[in-house]
Amino acid sequence: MSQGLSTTSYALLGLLAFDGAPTSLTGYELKQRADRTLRFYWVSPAMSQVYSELERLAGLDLVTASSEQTGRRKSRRYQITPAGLEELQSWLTSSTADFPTLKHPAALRLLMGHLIPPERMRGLMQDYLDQLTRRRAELSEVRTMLGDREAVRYPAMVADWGLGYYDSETRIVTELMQRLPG
Amino acid sequence: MSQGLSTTSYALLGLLAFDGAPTSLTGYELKQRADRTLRFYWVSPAMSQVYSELERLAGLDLVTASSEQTGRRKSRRYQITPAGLEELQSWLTSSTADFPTLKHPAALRLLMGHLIPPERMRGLMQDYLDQLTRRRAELSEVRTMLGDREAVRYPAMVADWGLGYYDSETRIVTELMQRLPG
DNA sequence: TGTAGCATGTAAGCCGTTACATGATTGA
DNA sequence: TCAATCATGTAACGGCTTACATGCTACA
Repeated sequence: MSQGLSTTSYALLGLLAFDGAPTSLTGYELKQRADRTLRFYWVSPAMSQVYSELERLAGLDLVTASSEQTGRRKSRRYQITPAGLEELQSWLTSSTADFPTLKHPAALRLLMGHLIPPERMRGLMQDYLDQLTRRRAELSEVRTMLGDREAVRYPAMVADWGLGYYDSETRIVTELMQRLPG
Repeated sequence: MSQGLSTTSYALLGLLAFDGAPTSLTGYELKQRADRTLRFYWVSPAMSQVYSELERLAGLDLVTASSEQTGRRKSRRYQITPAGLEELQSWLTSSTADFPTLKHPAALRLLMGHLIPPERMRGLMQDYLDQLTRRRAELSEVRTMLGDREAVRYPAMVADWGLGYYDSETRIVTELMQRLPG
C-alpha cells in the first residue's frame, strides 16, 4: 500500500524476487545483479544507494534484514517478504508505465552539428558507434549466460530487446553518417 | 572555460545558438523550443529549471539578459554571447559523450514478467505500443515542420533518428509479444 | 465575467552521485 | 606484504521536480 516508493526501489525489490525460492542477498550481491540486468534498461544505482534503499525497504517490512557474523566480519542479508512481493505485484499490475526517458548525449551533439566542422561531427558519431559495439558485446555476454532456460524467459526477452535496440542504433547512425556534409 | 556546467545547461545554450543571427528568447519561448526538440533526446526541463539555468548562464556571461517592460508587464529576454558560443563549441569538440541513459519502465516490467499473468503482461506491452504510436506522431509533426531546409539539416537528422528508433521499438515489441506464453 | 494561456519566479524536497571512511579476506 | 576485492556505510551536494505564488492578456 505504501505509495512513496521510487521506481528504483521497485526495481531492486524485483531483483530480490527473482529466484523461485526466496534467496537472501547482500547489498553487494544485489548491486552485481543490477549491473547484469537493470543497468541496460534502467540504471545502475550506486552502492550507497543500494544500501540506503534496502534499509528503507526493511523499514517498510517489504524486506527482512538479517545480520550475520562470519568470523569477525559482519554482513547483512536481505530477503523479500510476502508483503514485499504483494506490493511489487500490485505495482506491476496497477500502475501505468511512463514513456521511457532517453538521455542521449550523441543525439544532443548532432542537434548542434552546425556549430562544428563536419569531420569533427563524424568523429563523434564514430565514437558512439564504438561505444555501441562494446555495449552490445557486454549485453550479448549476459544473454549467453541466460540461455533458453524457462526460469529466465523474461530476462532473456529483455536482453533480446536490448540487443535489437543496439543493432537498430548502429544501423540508424551508420545511415546518418552518410548524410553528413563533406 | 567554466567547467561546472551540466549537460542540460549546454543543451539550453545550444537552443539559444540555433538561429544564424543571434535571437533573444524568453524563458517561456526557450521552454517551447525544448519541447519541440530536446524532449525527444534529452529532457524537457521544468519551467523553473529553465529560468534558473538562464540566470546561472547570465551570471557566467554566457548569455546576456535584458529586461523589457511591455506596458505594465516585465519580461526577460536572453541571448547567447560570443563567450557562450565559444564555450558551447569547445564543449562539443573537447568532451567525450557518455553512453545514452535509458530509463525504460516497460522493459523493467517485462523483466519481472514471471510475477504477473501473461495476459496482464501483454496488456502492458500493448500500452507501450500505443504510447509509441502517439509519440511517433508528435515527432513526425516536428519532422514535417523542419522539411528539408538546409538551415535545419541537423535537427532534421536527429528527428529522423528518433523516428527510426520509435519504429524499431515498435517492431521489437511486436515480436516480443508473440513470445509471451498463453 | 471568467477561464485559458502567457510569463516569471521561489521553496521544499527527492533521487542519485561522488567523495570519504573503515576494515576484512584472498591470493599473487 | 601488498593489492585487489569484498563489504558497509556517512556526508555533502547537484539536478530536477512539484507545489505554490503572482499577475497580465486575450477571448468566449
